[in-house]
Amino acid sequence: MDRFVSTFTNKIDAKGRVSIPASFRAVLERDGYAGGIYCYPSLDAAALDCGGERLAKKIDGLLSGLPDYSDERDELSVALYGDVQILTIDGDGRIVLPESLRAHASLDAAITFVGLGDKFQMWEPQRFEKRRAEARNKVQITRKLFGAGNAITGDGDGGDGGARE
Amino acid sequence: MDRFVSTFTNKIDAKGRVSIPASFRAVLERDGYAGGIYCYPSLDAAALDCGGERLAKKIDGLLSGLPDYSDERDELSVALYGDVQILTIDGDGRIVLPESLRAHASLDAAITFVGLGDKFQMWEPQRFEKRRAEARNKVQITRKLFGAGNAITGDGDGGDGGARE
DNA sequence: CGTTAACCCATGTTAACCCATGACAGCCCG
DNA sequence: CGGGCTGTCATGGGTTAACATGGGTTAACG
Repeated sequence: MDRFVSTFTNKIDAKGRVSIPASFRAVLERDGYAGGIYCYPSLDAAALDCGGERLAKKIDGLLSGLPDYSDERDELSVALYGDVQILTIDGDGRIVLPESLRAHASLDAAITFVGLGDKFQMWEPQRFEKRRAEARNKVQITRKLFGAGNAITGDGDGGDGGARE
Repeated sequence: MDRFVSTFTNKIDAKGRVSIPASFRAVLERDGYAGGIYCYPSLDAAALDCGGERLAKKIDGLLSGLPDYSDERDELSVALYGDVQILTIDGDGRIVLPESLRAHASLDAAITFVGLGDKFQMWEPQRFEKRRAEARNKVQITRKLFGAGNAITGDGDGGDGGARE
């Protein structure tokens, strides 16, 4: 396993701690784990984006495309790095979220961890349910645009001609 | 054998475990088995889609075309990765289905495994029977359109069906 | 000196692991 | 040609380890 996959919902305890799903921790370790995870408010959603070294490198990659000292670069740097927090994972695989991050995603009682391959997100469980439904809808539509669904499921096994549903 | 073929129906035991048909397991092993199978709700049916590494790569392939940090990518990621579960196969070739997946396909007492080449599906047995009947119907019609019935099978008794189970 | 955060230990639940049984099919040998 | 034998496979159950969660304790910092 080398990518974040699947969703898990864990509780926030009285001290504000949450367990990171064990399988995510496993991914982080393979990812050059350096004692903590990178976490910042998603730019376009009420959620938090998190990841390990690979994610950090990706952010660097985005910036490296822009000229030094350009306004764009400065702005993007601030947007990307400015709100990044490094959350340390304790011996039991738990983290504590600073107030500012909690607020952005309206996290209080529980958190839904959503694997997205290279990174994962933290959502307030109910919000995520909504988001997931929307995403599914969109994929349905996208699929139709591709035609017949072959493009997405890619199986092309021909099972398609009536095999499904 | 490197494709999932044929259908099998196995029971879910008291602990929620089901045996994966031995022949499917054999395919998974040739497929770069990494300790578990990828499984997610079918987008267009009350069934679950499952596969091994090959299936996972296909999902990656879809996303790799999209730019990082785009809205599209996030949406698609949520739909594709967010719903995926990794089911670990125990030493006896069995898996346990999480409640969320069971619910999507109304699985409770038994599961019908349906080979579709690159992947396979899990169905509630009765639902699948119904779907299969419909599929047969469609094939009949197609055959008539081709006018192939006699030319090909000769005896034409729909040799297709009876053989299994 | 008080507050916060890191660390350590305890617990229940769930899933992984291990072994036993019974059906069944293929095979060998009489 | 038929009967017994053996290996594969689905299934059931017991045992253990992993993990999420809760709470206490100590160390750091203002």
